[in-house]
Amino acid sequence: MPELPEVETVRKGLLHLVKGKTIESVEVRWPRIIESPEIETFQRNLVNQTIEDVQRRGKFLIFKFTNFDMISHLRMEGKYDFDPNMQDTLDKHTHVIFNFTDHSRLFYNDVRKFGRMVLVPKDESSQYKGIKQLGPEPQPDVFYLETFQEKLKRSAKAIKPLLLDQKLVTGLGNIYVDEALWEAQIHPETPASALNESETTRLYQAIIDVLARAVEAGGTTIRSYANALGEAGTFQVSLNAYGQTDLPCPRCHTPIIKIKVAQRGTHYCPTCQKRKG
DNA sequence: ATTAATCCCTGGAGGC
DNA sequence: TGCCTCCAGGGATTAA
Repeated sequence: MPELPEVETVRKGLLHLVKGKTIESVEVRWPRIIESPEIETFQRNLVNQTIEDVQRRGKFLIFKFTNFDMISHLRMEGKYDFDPNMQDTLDKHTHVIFNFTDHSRLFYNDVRKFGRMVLVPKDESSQYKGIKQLGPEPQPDVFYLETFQEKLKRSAKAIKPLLLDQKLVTGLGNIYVDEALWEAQIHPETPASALNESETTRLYQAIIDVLARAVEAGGTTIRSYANALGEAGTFQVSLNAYGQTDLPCPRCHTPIIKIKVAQRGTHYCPTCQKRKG
């Protein structure tokens, strides 16, 4: 499940492979992947467009074309595969194919079909609703402790779902939110407003640190897929809570337990992460 | 306004 | 072996 570190890893891989490539044609095999504009417009607008850059905002990839921005969200299982010279074969999960003028291709594969793409005029990706509503990137130069604490103070919502909705800070998904809460020693169901200053400070630092370390490791690989960009990450060996059910907490050796919080599987240490509020 | 539930999707795992 | 149910979950949408 790509979260910020995995999307960043995909971005770097894609940039290296497709920068400078020009689109000859686009095939769409599962129309719902294209959120807007209409499929025919999406395809027609991309012809003769050159990829100048591949950027990222939160978990969204942004392909910078000559005259358009293409926003792509991988959701759960979306991935890009690059085929340098017409060697690879499509499978039933290949939903969009970008054919380049040099006869290389980029496949968008997505088992669950949750991923979405949007094409907007050049430099207007920041106006796209899904991106416009995002909170800051999890870096200290744009994500401020005081603002974070003020917002937490004003919400009665449980801390985990609050961190998942991308408005306070963007980039956390189910894996890294469990990791950040473990690191900060906070119970995932704690009402945000019940956290004291010491806890919110630890949480702020944990969010920044966990995501930075995961980016450094190239993300987390839960399942491996051959030839899939961004699937070579090694952060899975550093997980302390996520997916560690019944294994000893690395800090206190109490078995990690798993519960449901806001419909999400949630892993935490019942000793280190005491419930409060 | 905020917060919770529902939906989109498929494959893999486990029960019987 | 085969059929069934459950589970994985990001974010848009709908409901309360």
